Amino acid sequence: MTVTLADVAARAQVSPATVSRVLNGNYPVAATTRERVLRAVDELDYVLNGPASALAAATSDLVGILVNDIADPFFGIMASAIQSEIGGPGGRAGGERLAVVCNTGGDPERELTYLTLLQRQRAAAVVLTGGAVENEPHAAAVAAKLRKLGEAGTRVVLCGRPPAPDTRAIALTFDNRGGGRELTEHLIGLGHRRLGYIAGPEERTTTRHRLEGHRAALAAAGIEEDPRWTVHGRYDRRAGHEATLELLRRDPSLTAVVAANDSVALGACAALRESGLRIPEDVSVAGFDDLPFSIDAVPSLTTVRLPLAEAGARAGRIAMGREEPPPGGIAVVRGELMVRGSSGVPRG
Amino acid sequence: MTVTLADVAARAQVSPATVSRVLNGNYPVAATTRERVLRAVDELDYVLNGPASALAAATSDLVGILVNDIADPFFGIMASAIQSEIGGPGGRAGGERLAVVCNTGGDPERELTYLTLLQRQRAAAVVLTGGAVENEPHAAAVAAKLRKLGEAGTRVVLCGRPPAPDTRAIALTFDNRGGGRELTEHLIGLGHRRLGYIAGPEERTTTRHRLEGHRAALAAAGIEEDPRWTVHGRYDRRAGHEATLELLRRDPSLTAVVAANDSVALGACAALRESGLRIPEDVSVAGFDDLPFSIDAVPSLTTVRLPLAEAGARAGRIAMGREEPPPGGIAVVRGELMVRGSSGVPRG
DNA sequence: AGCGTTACAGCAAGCGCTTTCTATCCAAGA
DNA sequence: TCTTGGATAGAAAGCGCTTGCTGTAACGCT
Repeated sequence: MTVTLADVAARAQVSPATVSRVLNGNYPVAATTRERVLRAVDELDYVLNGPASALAAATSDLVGILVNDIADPFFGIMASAIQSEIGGPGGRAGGERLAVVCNTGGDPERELTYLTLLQRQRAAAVVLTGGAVENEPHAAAVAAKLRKLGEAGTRVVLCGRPPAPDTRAIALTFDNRGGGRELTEHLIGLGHRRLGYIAGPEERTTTRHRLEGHRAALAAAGIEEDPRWTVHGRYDRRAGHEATLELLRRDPSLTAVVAANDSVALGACAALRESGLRIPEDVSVAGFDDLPFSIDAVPSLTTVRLPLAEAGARAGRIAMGREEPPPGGIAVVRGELMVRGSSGVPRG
Repeated sequence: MTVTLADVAARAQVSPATVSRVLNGNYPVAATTRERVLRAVDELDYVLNGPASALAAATSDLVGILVNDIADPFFGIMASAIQSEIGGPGGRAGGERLAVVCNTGGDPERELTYLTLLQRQRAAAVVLTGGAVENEPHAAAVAAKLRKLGEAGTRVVLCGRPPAPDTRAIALTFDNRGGGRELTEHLIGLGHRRLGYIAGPEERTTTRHRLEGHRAALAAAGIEEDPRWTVHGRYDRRAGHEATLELLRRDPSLTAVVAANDSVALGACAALRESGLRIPEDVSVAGFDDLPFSIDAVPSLTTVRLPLAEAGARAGRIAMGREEPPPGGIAVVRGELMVRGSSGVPRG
């Protein structure tokens, strides 16, 4: 039925071992023999049995990429960059590897399950992107899993995620706190004193860090924060829309709205506009990430650019062992403040 | 070193066969025995060896999802929907399956290579999303691959892609032609007579179909198309930006610009605005797909909504054999015209 | 000419699991 | 009481490939 290595060997009049070596190319095989084998492979339309090789060689060419939400360009961009370096087909890396993008949907359970599945497949490497969930038992479970993976020889890289202590995981962390702080400082510098903040889901490192940066800026400027000024929501436009309406209801005198990310900011803009408020004349808006569409917003969005593609590419290279991990296994990737049209001097 | 089935068996004082049966749960095992095995699994922290089971059982639980560009929400949304139905962790489907998202980057080579890789892994199913490349040799190669996959028992589903004749592939095709036509008819109905069209990359079915729909509408209205009115480019905002500038240069009298998709339309809006033109007073703009950000554009984008998530979910269910394929193996998914602020009556 | 080398090619032993077939035990029917 | 059969558990034969080790020519050296 299905063509096996043995069939190819028979056809090429060589031993299965030789066929295997031709296909894997890490053992000297005479040119003429190789040719004969290759011809047989072609004629029989032979395709290697992945599981069988993985089993025999005790290694696989799967690389897992965990993302919170694959429909969100934030992750899409990172995944794309990682994948291009994994050297899947087209990448310059020799061995063809299958990059597996796993969508956790931000659910801790699924994250863990995917990790187990990857472990089961004996993945060559795993890259976890995006913020982690801040929930002690879960964090411990993930750390344990990562440790296991590391011990089993799977390279683990965290991209845009805080370091995981006691694991061999390499971490490329985004400086969310610093970015958040810089952003709010910019707004304060423009004269804003009453700033609403639309945070992401609670229990997320990303959410917390950005918010902490924001608060640090307020504190540094001697602005006392009103608890009504912070609203939590998901990382999408809809949440931004609703949260903004809520913010406006709580305190109509706000002159700026800082959003957890660009999508949220977009929703905020829509809500403000619907409320008859002009941006930035009446209310300034700021986002985070600088996704491609942010520059096309009207007015274009003031935000913090995160080098998603660069970080992803680097994570990918490290995962493939093609780049030295940063000293200490941890590198902080900084964001860059992008001042654009959505932020301005507050009215009156 | 690594814990194997045999280790668990030894610890639970049963045979490996029994452990396997407990883990796969398709054979009667006494409750007490099962419990004992499960405890051993837990104590030893045992994780099944995926490749080994796949080899022994001659099946795998991998499901491949091919996308053109994972950083593009168009694909992200579909992939997300497909994945949720694949029943990866969290899905209600029993067996835990690993959904593999493969990023072809729109490159025919890579598409083929990924298909081979998936074939090599003996994937349980494969879903190909997005338009196909219109290049005879390549199309034939893909069709051959799909046929092979089908014969090997892999379920193949095309989502948002034209049918592949002579294969067992189930196709959920988007009615790009109809949508394109409806969109342009809307514009013509508003009074537009000189419409620029920013098409996607050449040699793509999606590109051609949308363009054909556009032209059909023009023809039906008796409008003779000026060849200068069409420009090709990639499916991103940058291409839209550049193409619009080019269009304006070629014919400043255009009153509408129809874009290949929403991202392109966003770029077009930016270019128009930079050129001092108001939307829709001076020039109307229309997109395609209705991605989430389209409604937040200013003005919000007139576009054709494609039920990406629904189609993806359906494709996923069909791939898992949880839903009957459409009669004839082909279903056409229609888009819905969304008239919004970016289209209006032409000036003068 | 004799012998150590080098360069290939083949043998065969697994890799860790699934599954068919067989053995065993015990309750129930004759 | 003996038989029959249902319910479990085990033995063992692979699944298709990789790889360490073992040949075996052909080559070059002294």
